[in-house]
Amino acid sequence: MTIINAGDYLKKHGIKPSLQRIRIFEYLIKNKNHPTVDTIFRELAKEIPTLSKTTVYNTLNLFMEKNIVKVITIEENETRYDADTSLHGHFKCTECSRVYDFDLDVPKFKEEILKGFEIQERHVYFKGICKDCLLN
Amino acid sequence: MTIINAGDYLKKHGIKPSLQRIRIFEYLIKNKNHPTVDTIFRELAKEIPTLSKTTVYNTLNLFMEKNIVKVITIEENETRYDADTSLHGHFKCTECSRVYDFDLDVPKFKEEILKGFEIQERHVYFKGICKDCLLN
DNA sequence: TTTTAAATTTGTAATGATTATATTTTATAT
DNA sequence: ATATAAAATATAATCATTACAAATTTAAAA
Repeated sequence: MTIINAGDYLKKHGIKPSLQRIRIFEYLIKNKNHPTVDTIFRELAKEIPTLSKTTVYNTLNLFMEKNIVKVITIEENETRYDADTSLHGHFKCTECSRVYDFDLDVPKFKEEILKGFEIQERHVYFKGICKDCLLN
Repeated sequence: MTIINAGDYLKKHGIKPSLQRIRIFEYLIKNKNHPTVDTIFRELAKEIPTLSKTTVYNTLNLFMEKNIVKVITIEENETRYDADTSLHGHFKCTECSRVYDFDLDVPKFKEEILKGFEIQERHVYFKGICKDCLLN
């Protein structure tokens, strides 16, 4: 995903590009580490001292309505966000708790059982120990 | 999964089969509807009036440690439990909020990117509208 | 440019699921 | 029967998220 200008991208999706919204969206596309609300808040509060956590929540919920971000629910009570809305899998390392992306082939599911169902979202995530942690 | 006797099954997995534990496990294998803690609690409280929600939590956490149930995290803040520990996918209907099972082929993932990673769990879930809800 | 209205952000309080802790009950062993 | 350990329970604490109201900013109109 190559987004030249976050503001334009937001506008294109019907979102008024306020400073907070631009910064939050930029944070998501620059840091592909699938951050939690708390991480986003702590990082951005450094440059926007008046930032409120409620704003981060509101903004992410707005982004989700407009379909420019997706939620990643791997762990209960640890909601993460992803600005890459294309279909891909996530691998969460239980050691370092990093979340990695990996490719997926859409038709590689056995979906005959779901004939007649309207599939709107596909989510795949694995858990285990990443290469890095295995080597150390 | 054909479990003749819940008590024996628990014992076999190193869990002392108390009344509460047996009932909770039986509930999971009889009702393959992937219930939430609240559902389990409300249903079983009918036959075990002294049942505490804490016990349901404790028991499910114990079951998870012993690997006889799995968590299904589709929605944040709606943790569901499944006594079928084999690999399969889940489809959650956003209309009726039912959760359906569907088969999955293990090797049908493109996992080359995860070479050198130790994969311990694989989760797949879809969201959309089920056949039933589409027809009505 | 001033005024007014609407949208956005913010702070605080409320909610709800889960966990922590202490007490009570039940089971087990001596 | 008594002592000890395990399990269940009730209550309080925690934490992420949402609700709500007030303050601020932005946009629009006069």
